[in-house]
Amino acid sequence: MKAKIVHRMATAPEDTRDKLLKAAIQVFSEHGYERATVREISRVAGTNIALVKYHFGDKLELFREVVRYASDADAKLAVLTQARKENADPCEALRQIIRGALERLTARREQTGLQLRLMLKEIANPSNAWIVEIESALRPTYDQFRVVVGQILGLPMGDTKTRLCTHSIIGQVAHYVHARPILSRLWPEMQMSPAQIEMIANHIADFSLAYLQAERAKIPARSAKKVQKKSPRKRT
Amino acid sequence: MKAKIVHRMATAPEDTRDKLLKAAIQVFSEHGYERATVREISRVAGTNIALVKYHFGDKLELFREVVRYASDADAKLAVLTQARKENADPCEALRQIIRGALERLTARREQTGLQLRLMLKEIANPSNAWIVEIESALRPTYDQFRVVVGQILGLPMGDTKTRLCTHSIIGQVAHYVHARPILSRLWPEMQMSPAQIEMIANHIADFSLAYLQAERAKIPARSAKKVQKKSPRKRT
DNA sequence: TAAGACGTTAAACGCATGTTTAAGTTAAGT
DNA sequence: ACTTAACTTAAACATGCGTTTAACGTCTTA
Repeated sequence: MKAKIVHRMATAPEDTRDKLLKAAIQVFSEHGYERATVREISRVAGTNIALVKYHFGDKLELFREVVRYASDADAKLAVLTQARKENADPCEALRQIIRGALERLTARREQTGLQLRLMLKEIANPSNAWIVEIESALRPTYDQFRVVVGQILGLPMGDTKTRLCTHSIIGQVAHYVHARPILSRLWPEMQMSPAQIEMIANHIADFSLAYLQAERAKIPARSAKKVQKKSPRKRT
Repeated sequence: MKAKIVHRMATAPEDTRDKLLKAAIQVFSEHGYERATVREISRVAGTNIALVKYHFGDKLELFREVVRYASDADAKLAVLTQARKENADPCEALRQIIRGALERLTARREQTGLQLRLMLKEIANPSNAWIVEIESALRPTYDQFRVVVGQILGLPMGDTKTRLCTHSIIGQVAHYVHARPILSRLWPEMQMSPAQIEMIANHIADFSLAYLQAERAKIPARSAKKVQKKSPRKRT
């Protein structure tokens, strides 16, 4: 009837779903699941609110889809594998992984790292509803990281010490992301500039490698042999 | 008119404020500021909802009061000072501090540690509204902790390396609290039992001391002089 | 062209939240 | 006894949320 409503069908139908998905990644990673609202997601996507229900059912399904979508085309695993391929020395690979993760996690406006930031945000505020999706999205990265740490230690990835060290490293990196706001108050000189990010990354690498390499040296059978991954036979 | 409403004035007037405060500590530290509701706080306290407004003004002022109240009568600083007094060796003090913090932070039903848990929960989800209170509540612990780390390193508490190492340790401890739910899925054997808590604490101490002691040894001028605070000299 | 599926829209619904109100009860002061 | 202030109560209010509705436009198909 009234022609004042302008409809634009110029975009393909599937575009709306994608726009919502990308907007959801941004909003979810910025505010977390609870604080994020479907209204803001719709606003960022430039679509109607009801389309969340139409395309995804409800907010929770949209979030689940975001987690799957994010972990699919993600660079998380790529960073890890790339770092491992580029560096024969697992210590250097570790250093590169730490720097890459820290850069992505602290990058504000970048699309890169949104997925990791999203995970980190939700890890602290878990819910039984989506913890399964979070786990399956995190699992590959966690396992690959354990392999790298295990290589340095000369221990299998399932070893308790390997896991403890892995979490020690993850915890250090995550801390600078979690505590960033209060950190800038307790330590005003720390502005998280690119140069400072690199300094932090190198510190975390040095800090961690001090223990890792010392422990490797303690294991006589592996100290000079099984550091590398590509050697034919693995353990003890 | 109708006498079916039973009023109990048995409790002193100030008791209600205290009950609300204690209930608020519990609820806030369990769910965080946003998820916590004044209805649940009132229910836990056994008081009326409107009393939050009467005694504190609104939810935010109640939270601010909780942070101040928690940091006042808190054992956070006591643990630090006690650990430092009991141990002439700052390395042992560090180990004790780590274990104490981890035990408090993971204790579920204890009143002890609620304050620290509250801080940790809010650090990840900051807001300009209460970041000032959080900072002043955290500052003493942060500074004292830096002193201990600085003693081990043989560096002043303001040194960049001291700060980086302090955050490396804090990050490791905080990680096991933040990531606890997803951790139990990625590492099912980790149930956070008291024995495992102690194992983790010792690992974090060993992991951190490997770097701290190696760095102390690198500083020639202080490696044999300024390590200790009380005893005149200390070993490399 | 007619019909139906698909996509979109504005508006409203139901609910939980923080907040406020107006009345009520108790204790102390005079 | 009367007044006043402090404290408490049940109920309502205003808001923002996720969700739903009913109508409408657009495209495909027969």
